[in-house]
Amino acid sequence: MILWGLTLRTNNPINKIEHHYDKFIQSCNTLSILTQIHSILTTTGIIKQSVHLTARIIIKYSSFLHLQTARHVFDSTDHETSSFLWNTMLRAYANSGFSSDALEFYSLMRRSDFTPNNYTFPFVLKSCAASLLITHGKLVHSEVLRTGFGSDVYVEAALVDMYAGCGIIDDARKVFDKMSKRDVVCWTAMITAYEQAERAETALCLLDQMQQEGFVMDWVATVTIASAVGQLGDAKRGRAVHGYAVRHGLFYEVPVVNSVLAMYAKCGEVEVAEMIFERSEERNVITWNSMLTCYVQNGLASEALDLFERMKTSDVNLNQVTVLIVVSACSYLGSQQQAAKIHDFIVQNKVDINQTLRNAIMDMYAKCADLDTALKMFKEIPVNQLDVSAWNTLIAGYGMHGYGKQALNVFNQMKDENFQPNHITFTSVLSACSHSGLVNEGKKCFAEMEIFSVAKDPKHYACMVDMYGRAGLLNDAYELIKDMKSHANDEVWGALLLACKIHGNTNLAEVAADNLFHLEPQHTGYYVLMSNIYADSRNWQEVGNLRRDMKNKGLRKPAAVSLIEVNNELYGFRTGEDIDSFTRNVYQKVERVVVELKMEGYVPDLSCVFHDVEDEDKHGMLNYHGEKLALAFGLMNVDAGLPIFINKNLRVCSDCHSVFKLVSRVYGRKIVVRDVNRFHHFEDGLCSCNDYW
DNA sequence: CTAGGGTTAG
Repeated sequence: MILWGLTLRTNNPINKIEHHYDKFIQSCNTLSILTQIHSILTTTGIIKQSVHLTARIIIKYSSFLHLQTARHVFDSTDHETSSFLWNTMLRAYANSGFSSDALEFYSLMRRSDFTPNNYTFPFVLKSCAASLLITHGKLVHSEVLRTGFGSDVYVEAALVDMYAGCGIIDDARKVFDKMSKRDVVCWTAMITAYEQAERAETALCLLDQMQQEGFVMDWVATVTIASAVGQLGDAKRGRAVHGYAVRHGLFYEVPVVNSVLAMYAKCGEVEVAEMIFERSEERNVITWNSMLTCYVQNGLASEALDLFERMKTSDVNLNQVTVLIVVSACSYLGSQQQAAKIHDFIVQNKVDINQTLRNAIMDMYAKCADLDTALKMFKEIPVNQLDVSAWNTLIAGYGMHGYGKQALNVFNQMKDENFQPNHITFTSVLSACSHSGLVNEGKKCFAEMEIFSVAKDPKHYACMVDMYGRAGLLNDAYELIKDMKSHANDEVWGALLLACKIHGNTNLAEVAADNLFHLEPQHTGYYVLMSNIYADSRNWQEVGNLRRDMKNKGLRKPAAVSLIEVNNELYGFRTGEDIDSFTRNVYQKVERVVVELKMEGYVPDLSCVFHDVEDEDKHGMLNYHGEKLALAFGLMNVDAGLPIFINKNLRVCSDCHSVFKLVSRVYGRKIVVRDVNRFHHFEDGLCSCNDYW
């Protein structure tokens, strides 16, 4: 082997050999080569003579996550004499994620004669932050002060980071404010702290101050700022950050490209993100993942799945995050065929399935109308891996399919097995109760939150309002909102508005809408809902006013899309789609179905057409609702005996709902419809939601 | 020729 050539020349002075080996170790990228180099260094005795190479070997082993070997190397040296090696070993633990080992090692250092120095503290502090051990961190902080390293920039920056990492941002700020000298790194650390705490505005203010003091953003700072702007979803500021990166020659650092891409994604600028992605010369997994996420966040799930196919044939290595994103894309899409394909991919490629991923997969099956597979997965979870979120996923799964009783059973079982329900558990349980009209049970659960000391957040209130609202208890719903005082947010008012729609209460609806337009002036859905309520009461004037209002604000009603999967192919239908050779048959089928249903007593519910038009036109518009087209297409193409599964991006209208019920009886078909909120299982003329949605 | 801030997902 090439390495032997070097060792033969042992008469070379040690520093020359040291230099050669140093290069070898640094460039070595497999564990087996490292092991070979290591054994050569040992047998030739070179390692004994070079502290520097020993350190290199330790760090390199740790980069392959072989901490035990690294430790073994450390133990076989005369480390007592070298604080450098102590620090190196500590660094090996701290920088490869073995933070508890790092802390243990640090206490060993303290018990030895070793005195910590300015190199030691950053590693220790990093490990404290990583293990969220704030008490430990504070102890180290006092040690820093006692040993006189309190004004070392490196140590101070690490302190800022430690407090921020433990979530105590005020203490981080205290350390930061006391610093006598600051550089870009500690400014960035402090800015990042605010960004991570979702205080993007504060982060940007601090950036201003940093620039006023004459510091220039480097690429790391740019990455953080891009994330902060992404949080705000402010496309204008986004473009400014992008421009800065380009002007300062930072746009070739892959992390900068990635964070700018993710930033545009969060600002809804899909085309810009796509352009950046396509033009980027260097891409890593994160670049791909960011683009996938961009599609998912902007409701383009099938584009995400297409990109995933492209990714498979590229040379990047997919990781667990990739799979997580793709699974969530499939959850949105509701495609059973894609779900099976992705799960298969995960198994084939031996992707590590941890709790998070498993729950995501269970959720995906539930949202693809395959609750059975989700249940099966739950049952197969090894006992030691069963956690609260798995229970939560199961409860939510039952809930969204309208099985409120089963959801409650699971909730009870979970408590029996001594799992502590958390805030997500209660959201799932309450929404399950709400979907099934289990008002009393829901009230009980709501009260139970205090027993488990789970704080009630607006989400829980929204479930309760929804539950009261659907059950027609509009006053109870309204009273509950009043109890919340200023904490009432758009979710709760939105739930009330929906309830007003179901029960035709225009007056209360106006109260809710007033609050909503104030809280979320850009949210299209609330305008549409309110205008539908006016349309229900035939108040065409107000409908017109709202339309105009929306137009002035540049808001457009999102297009209703219904998806149906036939023979492993996904078909989409929009309401009022243009007639072409493909859709003509489908339209004709709808007409025939409607004629047949009318003989069975179907009376079209014209209130579901929200335009002030002649009744004759209304019939046409009603029949051309996307979900009816999809249903007709399903009747024509899905084998009798198989259920028809339709996925809709908005709420189902009541006319379509009654048509679906009738079809399930007259044609003897099982139909499953997923809308934005829940599943409807139609069978024998009935729906699992008990007409309650 | 030891050290500090960084991108996706949850």
